Amino acid sequence: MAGVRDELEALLTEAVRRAQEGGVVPPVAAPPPQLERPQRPEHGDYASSLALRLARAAGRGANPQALARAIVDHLPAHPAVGAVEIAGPGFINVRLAEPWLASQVDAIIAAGERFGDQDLGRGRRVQVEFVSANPTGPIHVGNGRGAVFGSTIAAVLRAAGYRVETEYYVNDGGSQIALFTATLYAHYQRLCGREAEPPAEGYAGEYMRELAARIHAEQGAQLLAPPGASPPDEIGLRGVRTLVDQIRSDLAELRVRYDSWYSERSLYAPEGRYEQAMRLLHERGYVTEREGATWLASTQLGEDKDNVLVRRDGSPTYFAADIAYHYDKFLVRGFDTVVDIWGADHQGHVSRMRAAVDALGVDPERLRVLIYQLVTLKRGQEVVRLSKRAGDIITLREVLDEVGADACRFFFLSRSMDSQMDFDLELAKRQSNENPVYYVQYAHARIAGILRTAAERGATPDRGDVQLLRHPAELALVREMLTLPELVERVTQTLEPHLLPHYAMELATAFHAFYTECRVVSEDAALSSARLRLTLAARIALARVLGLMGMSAPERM
RNA sequence: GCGCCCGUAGCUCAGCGGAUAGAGCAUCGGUCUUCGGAACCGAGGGUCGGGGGUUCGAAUCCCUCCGGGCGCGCCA
Repeated sequence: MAGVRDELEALLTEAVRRAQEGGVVPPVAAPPPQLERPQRPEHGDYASSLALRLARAAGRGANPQALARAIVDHLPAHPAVGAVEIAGPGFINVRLAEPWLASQVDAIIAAGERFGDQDLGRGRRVQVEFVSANPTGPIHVGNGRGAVFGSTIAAVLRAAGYRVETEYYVNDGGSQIALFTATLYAHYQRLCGREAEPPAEGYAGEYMRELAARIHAEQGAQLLAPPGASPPDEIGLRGVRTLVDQIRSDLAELRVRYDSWYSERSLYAPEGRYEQAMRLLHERGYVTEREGATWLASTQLGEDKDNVLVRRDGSPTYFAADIAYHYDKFLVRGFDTVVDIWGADHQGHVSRMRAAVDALGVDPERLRVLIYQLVTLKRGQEVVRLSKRAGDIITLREVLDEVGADACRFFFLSRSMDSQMDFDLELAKRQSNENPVYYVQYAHARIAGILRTAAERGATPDRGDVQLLRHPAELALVREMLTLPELVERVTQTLEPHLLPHYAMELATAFHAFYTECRVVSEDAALSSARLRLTLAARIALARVLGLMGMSAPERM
């Protein structure tokens, strides 16, 4: 099912064309119809300021109201269109036809689980990479926010007809891993009875001691290197492997799963992506040598400064690795679009990464980097500090154990990425009407309850005539359901998943209002069947939004 | 100092250049002998941080100031 709005916009565009052919509208380039949903019901279901914008394009003397009249007069007929009015300075207000609205209930039931699907992607391939936190410790609430955004965006893009792959980039190389290995090895040596001091700037958490103990329990002292020798890679590898497993299971708890996990180390294989990417940059003339280091000449691409690719000591920077990684995404695996989701602390990395992609000869428009602002954890009024010091870390796992995946996802989703958010543990776990999470899920459970009751009483949605649905609350519910395809389209374009929880609330409200106004199962068998069909459709729509958000749709609560 | 983000109701937040700026919670007042009351209806509550500008029209775009967050590494 395509969205109604798209169809109406096409009608308006056609109307302008016809009116221009007829000479009643000046032959200027017509602005897009841009139908919006008016705040006030008397302005109809959809409104367009097309005539106002057209008047501006047509220049002085053009009368918006007259243009609106001309457009409306040339509007092709369509079963969805009820009344069309011209209002105010020249708005065109469209009211949907009630028989058509009612008929959409059957269309939604026919679409079933696929209701809301669009064909915007036309099979194009998109990669969504998110979280990708260093495997040097457990992931925290901030990472959880990225995980929820990423997995939800992936779900929406899938619904929009893209071939989506989700990926976690495992930073298992580089200087942070060296530091991690050194810290872990120090603990390990102590367990083996050797004196050792963890690096002063090393990883301080208690989990490091536990990791060392685990490795010691499994391997005894056999990983010990000669005194004074550098920490063995094996120690770091084992630590990383364990932490990646933990990260994987913590994220699974949040209902986040990945299609693939990509190792940074693998970039450095002989003749691997790193070498290939660097060679390409050389060939394209974007590499310079200076002060003993190798630089990407990003100033040639409009950046404020150049960036180091290879340090004076010969080791590649994180930036260089990331370039090789994106070389693989675009030039080897051939994704049409890549979405990277990073925390606000990576803001500075955005523009140089875009420049690097440009340097690789890839249109930077194909890289969409989303930055989300950081999370403040609260317990009621009290701010829970997220210091990196040991003991102060609140892990994602702890939050999940406390509030559950559904509430966690809903809370993270309801704020836009651009706003710093407070995550109130107390509010999130409160199972009451103060909590919007349950408001939405309750609507679904309530529907399931009604359908159970109906079955017990022998009422059935089969052969119900949806044209009996005439009550304002019934039609309001249908209107609300019909905006789901539009929502999928909008989130696909804007990549702003916070629109989903807001829509879910409105849909639930429309259902609760219908339930209060209209008795579903009654003595009137025909009406009961029709309303059961509406109820069934509402369940489909609610389950779909909940599904897109990665939330459960409970039969009972 | 420079860059990015934010500032909207008591609180947490929506608001796609358009019509009288919305929701949830909180507060106050109502609804229900029947399908799930974790519900429904209503009320109060706003200098959209301040000031300029563009526009027929600005919470939205531009400039500037104030306040807050995050960056500005041969860290990741």
